[in-house]
Amino acid sequence: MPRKLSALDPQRLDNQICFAVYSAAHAFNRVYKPLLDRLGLTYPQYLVMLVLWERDDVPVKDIGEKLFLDSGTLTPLLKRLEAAHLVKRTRSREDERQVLIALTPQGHALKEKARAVPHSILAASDCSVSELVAMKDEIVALRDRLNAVIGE
Amino acid sequence: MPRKLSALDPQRLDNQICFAVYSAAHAFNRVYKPLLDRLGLTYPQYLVMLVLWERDDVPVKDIGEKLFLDSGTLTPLLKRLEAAHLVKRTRSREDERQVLIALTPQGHALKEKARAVPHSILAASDCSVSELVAMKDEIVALRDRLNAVIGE
DNA sequence: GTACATTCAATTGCGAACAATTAAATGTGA
DNA sequence: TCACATTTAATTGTTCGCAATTGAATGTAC
Repeated sequence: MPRKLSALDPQRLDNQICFAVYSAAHAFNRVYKPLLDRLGLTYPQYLVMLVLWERDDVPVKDIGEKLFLDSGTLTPLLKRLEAAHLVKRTRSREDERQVLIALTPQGHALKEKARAVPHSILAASDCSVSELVAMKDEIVALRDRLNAVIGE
Repeated sequence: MPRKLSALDPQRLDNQICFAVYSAAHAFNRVYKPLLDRLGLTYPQYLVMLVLWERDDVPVKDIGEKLFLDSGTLTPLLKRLEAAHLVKRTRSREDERQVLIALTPQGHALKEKARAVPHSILAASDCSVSELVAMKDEIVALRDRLNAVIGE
């Protein structure tokens, strides 16, 4: 294959949208790191807290469905959040298979400390809100099409 | 805050582009998994192979710069590729700090077996090539702006 | 009401990802 | 030359992410 056609070679790293997404996710992670260190959270832990700040006292499964994560990831993560006194884990009385995750007062309070985080990310993105919203919607649509394929 | 303004709440999970990127990366990973299982590769290993298929016999550092990964990730990964007889690791004679990564014949041969992978991903994306290229360019530009902030 | 299947969380094991440190090789300045 | 800084890969330790399995609770069919 001639070199001038490399821009069309689907087997080239730089032509793959998945690598763009993969490397952008890591770049976001690196920007978040210093911000979340101050809150004592990792990025996946921050995602769980975002879910709980919207709605509290939910089973592990609900958190997993929103974040596309399973119990193998969430169980140890939630135990670390419990060890940090941010959440409480209790078996549901109605259905003893479920473990309900509730925020502690410290967990609720952390929401205020985290309020500045999205603005810092927006600044680092160096991009207008409307552009970011448009990109976000495109990426979510792509993600949902990919997830639809997985479920056959 | 009234519920009708939730679409503007920057602290809501669904309003965050980083979660869109994060969850899209995982969705890609799940689509790749069955395809790469047949090649005996994980997705990060596949990325390293893409780099090597473009240019062979390069130091670990070069691979790290292209993939935004450090030696803590690459050293064990490359050892697994070596154990699978896909690459060879040799100290450079000119600069003994460097370890050069070269493809074995099996490593070269795997490129042909991997040729169908990008097409399968394109099909799963359920999207035109031109749309994907446009999205890819936007995401890469965003990633590069984020990485620029990290380097201050 | 007793088999059977399903659901849910936890567990185990493996492969990333990264911070922090170490050690060796190389480069630089006095 | 010698002291010092820089570069490069490897190592250690922690946290994700997921496949596969386990075990307990619940639901369903007969």
